Amino acid sequence: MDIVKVLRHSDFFRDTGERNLTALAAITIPKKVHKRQTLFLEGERGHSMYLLVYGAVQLFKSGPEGTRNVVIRTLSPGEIFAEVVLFEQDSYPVSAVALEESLVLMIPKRQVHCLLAEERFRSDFITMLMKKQRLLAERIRVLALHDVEERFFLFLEERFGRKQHYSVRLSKKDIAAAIDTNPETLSRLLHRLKRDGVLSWHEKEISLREGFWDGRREAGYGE
Amino acid sequence: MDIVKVLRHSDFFRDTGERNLTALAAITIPKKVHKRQTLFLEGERGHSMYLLVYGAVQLFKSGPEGTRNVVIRTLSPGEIFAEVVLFEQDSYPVSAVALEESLVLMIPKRQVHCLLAEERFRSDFITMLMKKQRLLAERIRVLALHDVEERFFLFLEERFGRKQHYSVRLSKKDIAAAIDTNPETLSRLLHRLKRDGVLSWHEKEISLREGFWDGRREAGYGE
DNA sequence: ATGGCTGTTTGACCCAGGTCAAGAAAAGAC
DNA sequence: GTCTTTTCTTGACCTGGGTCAAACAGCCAT
Repeated sequence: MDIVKVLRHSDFFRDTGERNLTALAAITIPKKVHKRQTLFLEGERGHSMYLLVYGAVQLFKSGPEGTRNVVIRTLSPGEIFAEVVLFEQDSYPVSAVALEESLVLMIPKRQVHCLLAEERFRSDFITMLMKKQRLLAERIRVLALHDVEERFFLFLEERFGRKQHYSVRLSKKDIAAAIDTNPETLSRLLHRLKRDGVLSWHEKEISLREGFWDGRREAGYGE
Repeated sequence: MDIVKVLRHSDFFRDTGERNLTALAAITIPKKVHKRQTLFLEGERGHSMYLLVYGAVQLFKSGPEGTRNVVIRTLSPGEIFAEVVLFEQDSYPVSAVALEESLVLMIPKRQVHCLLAEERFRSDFITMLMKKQRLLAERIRVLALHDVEERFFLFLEERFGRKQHYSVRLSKKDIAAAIDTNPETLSRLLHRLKRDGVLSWHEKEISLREGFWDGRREAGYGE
């Protein structure tokens, strides 16, 4: 596997110079994780940030008595996460679990600090942080203002774009979690949508009614 | 008013060198805002970040059709906000309104970029961004997992600390918004707490029942 | 003071969605 | 294959808290 290539294809390292990319690739630790495997838990100490290469990873926080979990974000390939341990705190503020067989690159703290000496990289890094901040604020709005149905479609849109046919490999349970509801509610929602001819879901294939997205407000996830 | 002094007392510029502080103070624009005055609206273009010197400012996002608002954060003196316009995007991702007569410093983009050339400052800046990210993630959890009553006490704790007597200058309406509920619900909650002898609220003074905080889990707002 | 505006309280009502429980179906395990 | 475990579905039920409306209370401005 060509790590340099992988890095160059990520949103974040897209503009990083060849030299740095090579250096980075050398120090980076690829890690394959199987479905349901935990990458790290909230509160755990860490010294690497991660890049998701393929698969899906969910970041969540747990309730006080370990009750319910709140999903903070469901990551798509190419995204950086756990960068918080690079500065400020050395323990993860959220937990991370793989939803499918996934590949992540662990990028040790020290190496990133070196890269940060460079103006270009630094600027991109800060930009990335701010983008995440925007995303989180946006998520707060979505959770507070939109009902489960809207959140479901926003999820589809954000993750796969506006299409008519989707091939989803996530379990319904995980999708329910991703939109911060429970499997029962999602199941009932899907039942209703199916009955109304809005959507059909067979195996891993979702189809939406023709022209479903037309006239629907774009999700304003910044950018 | 001695701006250098003000800056040095903020969390953020605490460790900034004297020289930079002086330079900064020179370029900074103090702005007094009255109660209910809007600082900026979501989507508006901007080229300054802000430092809240005294007073209270609430950051919020609005619903699609301008319906309800979600409060993202209620700021306390010493906090930086709107730093997002420095990079990445030139329009504010949230709206900001003063809840009381407040003083803010507007710090122009260019000036901050100069400071960022310095290792020390940069590091603090990134740390600040990450802290905010943590705070937002934490807020998502609180909103998703805690009911209005808990959110009310978390609000008190986060903003004023664990005390027995509080002197609150915010209106109940604004507090309701701060914990993302409506005035009616807060009013009913307060009624109940009063009936149960947990709390009393006269004029702007809140008193909690003796030993109220004992045995209560600390709010884990990082740090 | 008086009139208008904003904030507060209370009542009545309602409903999205959470919880519990119990099958049915699918996916792994051996 | 068969057994076990997880996921998914459906039903019945319940409640926190949002919404609407109406009466009040403060507060400022003229």
